[in-house]
Amino acid sequence: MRQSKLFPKTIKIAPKDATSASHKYLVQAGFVDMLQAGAYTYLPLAWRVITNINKIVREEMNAEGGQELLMPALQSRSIWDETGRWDGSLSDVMYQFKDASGKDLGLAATHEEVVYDLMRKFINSYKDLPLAVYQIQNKFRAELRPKGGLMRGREFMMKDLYSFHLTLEDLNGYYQKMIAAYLRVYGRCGLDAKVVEASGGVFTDNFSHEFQIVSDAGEDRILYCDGCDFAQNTEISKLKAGDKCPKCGLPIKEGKSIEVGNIFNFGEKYAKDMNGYVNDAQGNKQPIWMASYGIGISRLVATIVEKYHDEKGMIWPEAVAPFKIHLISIKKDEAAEKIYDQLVAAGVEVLFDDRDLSAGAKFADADLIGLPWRVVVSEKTGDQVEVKKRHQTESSLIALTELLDQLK
RNA sequence: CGGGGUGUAGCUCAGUUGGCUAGAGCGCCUGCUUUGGGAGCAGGAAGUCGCAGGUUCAAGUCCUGUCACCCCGACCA
Repeated sequence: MRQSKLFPKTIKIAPKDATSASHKYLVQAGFVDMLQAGAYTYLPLAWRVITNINKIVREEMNAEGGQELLMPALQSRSIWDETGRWDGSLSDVMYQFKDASGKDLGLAATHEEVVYDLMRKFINSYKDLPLAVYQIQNKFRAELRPKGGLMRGREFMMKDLYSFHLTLEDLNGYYQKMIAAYLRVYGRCGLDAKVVEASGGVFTDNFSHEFQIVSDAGEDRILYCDGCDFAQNTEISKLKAGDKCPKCGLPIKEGKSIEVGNIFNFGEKYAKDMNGYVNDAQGNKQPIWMASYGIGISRLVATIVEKYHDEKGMIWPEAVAPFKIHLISIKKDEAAEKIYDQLVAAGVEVLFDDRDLSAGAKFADADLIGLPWRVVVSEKTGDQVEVKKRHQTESSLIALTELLDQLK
């Protein structure tokens, strides 16, 4: 990709309303644009990040047998009346309105009702279980006050997986597998997630598990232990900072954190509310058990920036970076064009700053956008290229072939 | 929804007790010179002052209403 063609340009002056690093840099570097409070366009650079994250998510969900599909975001009231959530717990969260004929419609805040409707239609035998389906789609929630750019929006991207089981034991086994899969997703995105016990919120009376990234930019508070994997949301915890960890005895810590995922065991609730039953091998009627598992994809983008940035801009982990290399030519010259062609031919994702700007302006943009590798070509570099990783301060002169080896 | 704040050029903002043709920096366009950390000079384009009423000889400025955005709170898969 030639930066002279990249839409849009970076902005020199940081947006005045941005208070968090992720909001500021994502707007300034041209990754996102706010249409209205809580609703953002993902511009080409952000979309490339999201595509990379989604690839990781799909690989890990598929590895646990998840099958991807896509359900409607526009839903009629009737499906929600079966569980009572239209007038009940979701009435304040869901966008609800009438169409021209007066019919009640809502925009999906979640998809349990719709996915369970699918299951009762198509699952007729215990032999069809277990089953897991997922989608990556925008969710709509009537947040009273969106904030932090992508951190809390009214329309945001979510991966939601739903699993269906013949028994609670089977559900619990899958639930544990999905916790492991989630930790792999976050790990591949460069994040160290904690599995946190939390309340079920408006979605279930049971406890749920949240995936939290410790960060001062977070809105949640959790208690956690550095000695083991114990962690609880302060909403439900009876402990406080400094108390002994109930698992290993070390003093526990308290900190702000960003919730990047949440999983729920709904048990038999939906079987009862929406009449979802199958016959088992003995011919006895059994409920279809359900659990759901969500990852906030767009919030994950913001979280990665919160974790990986400095005073000059973002520092993208390689697995999710919009491009791998930022190639910079100090002056327009043939040498840089050739190297660009060679990198493209080698299959490397490269953003080539071919613009007619000063070196300083290009370096500043490279630091802001934060691609993992910066490669400079100039009169000084001769037959070689100057390579610097974004988080490093020292650069080195190496041959292009050596760079290609390092990238493997 | 309560409290606080802000709406003036693409962005960040200035604009006095109401006054004449509404400004700056950055960005953008043209030309020349530049090119290793956000270059210089010259010229240029760009605004229903958020919107709607009102007061006034005269409104960016005063009044009323309204909309949007931000911050704190409440809320929050």
